[in-house]
Amino acid sequence: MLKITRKVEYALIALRHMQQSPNNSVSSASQIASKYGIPQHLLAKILQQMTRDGLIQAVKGPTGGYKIKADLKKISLKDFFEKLEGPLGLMDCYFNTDCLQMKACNILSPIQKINQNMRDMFSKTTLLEITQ
Amino acid sequence: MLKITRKVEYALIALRHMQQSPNNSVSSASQIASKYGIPQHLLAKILQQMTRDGLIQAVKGPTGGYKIKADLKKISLKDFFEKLEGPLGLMDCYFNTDCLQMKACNILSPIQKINQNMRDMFSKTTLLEITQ
DNA sequence: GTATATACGACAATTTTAATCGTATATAAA
DNA sequence: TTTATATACGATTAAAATTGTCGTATATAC
Ligand code: FES
Ligand code: FES
Repeated sequence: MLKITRKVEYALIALRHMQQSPNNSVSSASQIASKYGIPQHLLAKILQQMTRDGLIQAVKGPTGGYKIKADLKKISLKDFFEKLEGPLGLMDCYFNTDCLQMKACNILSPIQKINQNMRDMFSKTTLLEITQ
Repeated sequence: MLKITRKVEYALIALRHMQQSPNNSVSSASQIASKYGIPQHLLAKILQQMTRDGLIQAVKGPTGGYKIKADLKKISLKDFFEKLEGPLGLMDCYFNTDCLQMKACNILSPIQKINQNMRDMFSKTTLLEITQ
């Protein structure tokens, strides 16, 4: 539990790779995939999503690839996580309402506090801090 | 991602229930299960584990049940989580070594920092703060 | 034209989590 | 001493989430 997904892991690896790319030149999905041992097609899909999210920019065709588009110091880790995986919360009770199985849940408000702490923590960290 | 498990959720609910039990009288697994809509047998197993962990005390036989044994303000949320679910980490790379698929992982040290932040956060919170 | 790259959706495999089942033991109460 | 209720624990199954694959379309440098 309390794990990040491979998807986020791969996204971070790719971002950091691009960040270190000289002169912000493009890196192709297959270059990155083979360097870090990531399934090529899977990485491609993740990069495509990050493109839609405006984090990176795609260049099509041969010699194409991806490069960083957004200002990473303006994006919090929380926003990044939520772009990739949706709302951040320790439990699902806050997003879907079908947890009424718990007729009288007694831990909702305590968990809310922890939840807020976690969100605060990830809000204070920028993507740049991670990738540089 | 970054979710706690039902197991932990159920454990917290049960602990809080016991905490609120007058005079620290015992509560049976089935009482708690039916009150909060938790699968009985599943809750029982969790309570048994908490008993082995020294968090609560079991009383066998009819009129039996469980009551709190440990001093909850001396137990951090981190210790509690790790008792139930094992070592706490954002990724598995720190515990098992078969992530060498990543021939040249470039995010290990950045992730370590976030990891440490998370561990610190859960270390500073006591179980009592959650259950009371 | 051809090779290489992104784009995208459908599908399958794997792993993890959640829940169930069966049986044994302890003990309070009738 | 019998019975009902409760904990104890391992094996197994079911469900859900994650991870990975495949097929096809489109763009573009050479
Ligand atoms: S409401 Fe979902 S566990 Fe409390
Ligand atoms: S080592 Fe496992 S992802 Fe970097």
